[in-house]
Amino acid sequence: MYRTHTCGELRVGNLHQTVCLSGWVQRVRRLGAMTFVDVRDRYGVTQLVAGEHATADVKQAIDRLGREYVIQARGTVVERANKNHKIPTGEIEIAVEELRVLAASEVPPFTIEEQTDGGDEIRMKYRYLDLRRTVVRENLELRHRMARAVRNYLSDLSFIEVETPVLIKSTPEGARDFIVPSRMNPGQFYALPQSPQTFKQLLMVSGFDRYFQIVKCFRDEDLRADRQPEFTQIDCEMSFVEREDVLEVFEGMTRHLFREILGVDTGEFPRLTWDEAMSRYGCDKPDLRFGMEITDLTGIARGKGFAAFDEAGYVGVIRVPGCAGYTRKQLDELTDFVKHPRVGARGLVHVRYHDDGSLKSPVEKFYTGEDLEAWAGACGAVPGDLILLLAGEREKTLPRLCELRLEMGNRLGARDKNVFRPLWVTDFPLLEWDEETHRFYAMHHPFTSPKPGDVDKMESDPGNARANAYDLVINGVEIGGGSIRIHDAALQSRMFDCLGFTREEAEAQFGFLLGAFKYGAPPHGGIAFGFDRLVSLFAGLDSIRDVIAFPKNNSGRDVMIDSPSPVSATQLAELHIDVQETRE
RNA sequence: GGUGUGGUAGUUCAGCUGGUUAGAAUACGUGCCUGUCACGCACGGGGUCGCGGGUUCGAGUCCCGUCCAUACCGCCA
Repeated sequence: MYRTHTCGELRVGNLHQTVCLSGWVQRVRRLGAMTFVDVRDRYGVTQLVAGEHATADVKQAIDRLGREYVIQARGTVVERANKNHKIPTGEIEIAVEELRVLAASEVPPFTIEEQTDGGDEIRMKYRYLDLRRTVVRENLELRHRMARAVRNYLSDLSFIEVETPVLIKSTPEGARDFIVPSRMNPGQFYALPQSPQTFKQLLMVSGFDRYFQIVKCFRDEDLRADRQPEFTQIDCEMSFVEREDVLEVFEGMTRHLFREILGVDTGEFPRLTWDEAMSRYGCDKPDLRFGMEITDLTGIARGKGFAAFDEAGYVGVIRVPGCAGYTRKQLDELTDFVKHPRVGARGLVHVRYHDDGSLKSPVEKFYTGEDLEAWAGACGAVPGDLILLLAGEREKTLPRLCELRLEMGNRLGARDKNVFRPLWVTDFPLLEWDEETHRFYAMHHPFTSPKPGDVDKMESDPGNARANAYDLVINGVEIGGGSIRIHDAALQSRMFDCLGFTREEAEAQFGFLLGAFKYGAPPHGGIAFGFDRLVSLFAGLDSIRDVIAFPKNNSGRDVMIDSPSPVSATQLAELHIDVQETRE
């Protein structure tokens, strides 16, 4: 007796067939002389029935069943007396003639149903049970379909997938590395890659033209709902290209995914420079599902005796449509929101643009009606709108306006998970000044090429040099990022100079790349997508944990296998590692 | 490293300004039930109120510490 059908495929067309199903007991309903068993596998649920005509063996076996027993049932497909239109197999059932218990099960710690009664913690501890649930399984199925669509799409465009090493070399730039001790090289360590960046560039030097890889990357930093210590990138690189070529190919790939997987046509992706994104949305990953753009009122709001504005370097405003009727309580909530440490504003000024055309604001003793009208005009407000102003240092106020804008977007229900608004953000700054270490860091990474016209700014005006770099942002989430790379050894050396590397340090850490560039490096560039984020975005989920089979918790632990964990003294000795006693 | 929220039955939670024997739902067990599909009905078992200390006549409840979980900030080229 072996499985003839899955638990999801039998229909009235199969009536009178003798079939054999295998799966897990979802639920047993005993009605005295009659028993129904829902049996579940990956493909669905089918009802078994054993009535008074069942054999003694079947009755005995069915008596033993409990939730999550693994069973195999042979029987005849019959039409149900009462049909269940909620499930695809609901018009038929199997009259059981033979029933075998393949494995018993203890009572599971939570119910394995679409709406489970288990919280996150217990579901992660028993993730292998959680994965039996339809919703979780469907997330992994979506992930698989997306990975396959990516492989097909890129393969059809002559990209080849090449595996790069996982045991590589630690570099001080960027995120913290996970390090792996080398037994054969006492006192020395491998690092796990934060990305295959340098390897894919070497593949370009080798002539591999168009490369991609769906690849695990590792960063030893604190976790978030959208950050895991090990995560997956769609890593891509192309030779003989300029920015437009890269954007065209990967806009094509992204649009293909939306079409293929979700049946959505996103249209051509708009583009914003980093400067535009910052001044219009206050951040480099704007959510374009709604408007409410930021307007700079610095010029017209200062100089009227209102100290909070007069002393500010910048006054910015967002226009919230239709919210002039906000109550005192709602406005107080918004003030509390912007004053909360995570936003950090000193206060919030509002202007209500009433339907009768009047403008009311708590600061009206400092400003004339014409002043307020000028504000309203500048941000395009119409009667019925609420105008919200924040003031302060420009670099700090813009991100606060961004937070406020997102908060208002949430309040107005303007961030619909079924709406997708991708865009490219381009022309990022090349370098970022770090106050603590008093040096520049590469905003993207040290292999990013400056914009063609900005090469000499690397030395003359490094803070204002722009990079030939781009991000793909969808619904306020950074989904991908890349750049045209430096392919010239001399320019790469200049970049290391800018970053404060000595020749020796640059040689020790990246000598292999500088060396490769001496032997004919083609111009090249690429991009990497956060695959987990992309899948969770497609699934309408906020956490990438939901699209990873076995994720880590907030503290970087796998609570199911209980890792990380101590290792034996023997293992440590072999690795030449002496572990300090940690305090309990 | 920091801030917020939470930790009570197998599970999800309620438990007010401190006051008798800590509740509900669900799950589980037993019995009844021939058309259920969130089956129904009856009965039953089930608790170190995260841990440690303190205040008090008395602490699930208040205070301090600590651990764990979670969201965010820092961090994440």
